[in-house]
Amino acid sequence: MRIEQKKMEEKKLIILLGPTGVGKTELSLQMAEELKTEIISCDSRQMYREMKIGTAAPTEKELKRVPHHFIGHLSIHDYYSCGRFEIDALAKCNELFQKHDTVIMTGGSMLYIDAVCKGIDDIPNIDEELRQSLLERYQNEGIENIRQELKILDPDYYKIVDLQNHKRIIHALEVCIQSGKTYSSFRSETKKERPFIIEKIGLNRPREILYNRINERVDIMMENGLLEEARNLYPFKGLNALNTVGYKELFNYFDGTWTLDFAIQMIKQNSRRYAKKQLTWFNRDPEIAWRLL
RNA sequence: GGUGCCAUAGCUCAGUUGGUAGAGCAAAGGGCUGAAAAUCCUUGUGUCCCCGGUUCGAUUCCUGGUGGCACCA
Repeated sequence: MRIEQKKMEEKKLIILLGPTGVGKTELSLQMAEELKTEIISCDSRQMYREMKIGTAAPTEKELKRVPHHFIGHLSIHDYYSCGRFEIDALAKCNELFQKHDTVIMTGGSMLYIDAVCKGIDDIPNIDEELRQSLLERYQNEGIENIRQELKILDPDYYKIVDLQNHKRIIHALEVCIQSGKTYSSFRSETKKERPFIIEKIGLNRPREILYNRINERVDIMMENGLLEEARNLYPFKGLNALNTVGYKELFNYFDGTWTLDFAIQMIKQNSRRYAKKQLTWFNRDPEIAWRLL
């Protein structure tokens, strides 16, 4: 017995978003079970299979309740980006809409969510050596040096870029150098249309309760073996994937620069700051329907 | 019990030769289109412990409390 399938333009992607620790995972599971559908994760760190505990990735048990996508599908050694995610996530939506009228996406990676909803400009992938050499120039010669080069190569972007933010400057420079065109020329800043309905639900809690949940969750992660997980990843601490709250602090403990107690305290603090930063980003988005838990 | 020292922002403290105050951290707020759990920017927070006294004026000096710390018993 088959229910009549809706047309693509009537299909719906429900996006459950919100700050870290607010309770997205549990609610997404409940909704997916109710709607008999699947979950697309939109979490830039839960994608790495080596980082399960520290990213509060869904557990084996939870993964059995509902099929998930983009959980642990990468290794920390893989290159990935929000541009790739736009492509991968849209392809996955397309695939899932063949079977389901509604699909749930959940996660807190702001830029990744926007990439799926609005699209992101097509910017060339950067050669690792080029990126590295620019980073070294910044470290050896200072920010003013790379600023001046950007002023020459892309004066339009120079006018609007945050001149204190070396990552922005380096990224623009590497695009200019690699492509031979200005970085500005890649920035269309037009919103792409999607062939399905998008409904964003923002989850939030009173600040104090949210922060308590975050603090408690860090203690639970430690009980669940975060220290051991981080220790195994310590040899790879230079990888971008490991520049992540919960790991970078413990690496300081392994280095001997921080005590374990202090590192745990800092994991809590940085998680709280991350939650606040997420809220700053989401608060700008008028499409979000907020739901206070 | 005695003696000494201390009490100022959420915390650690600085300071005011008497004219109601400022650092660091915490915190709050804001940016941010391929490294985004990254990276960047901004901003304060006050019965200066309490009751009196001296003074035009006390957070500052003085008496007495209260609390903390140290030493002596």
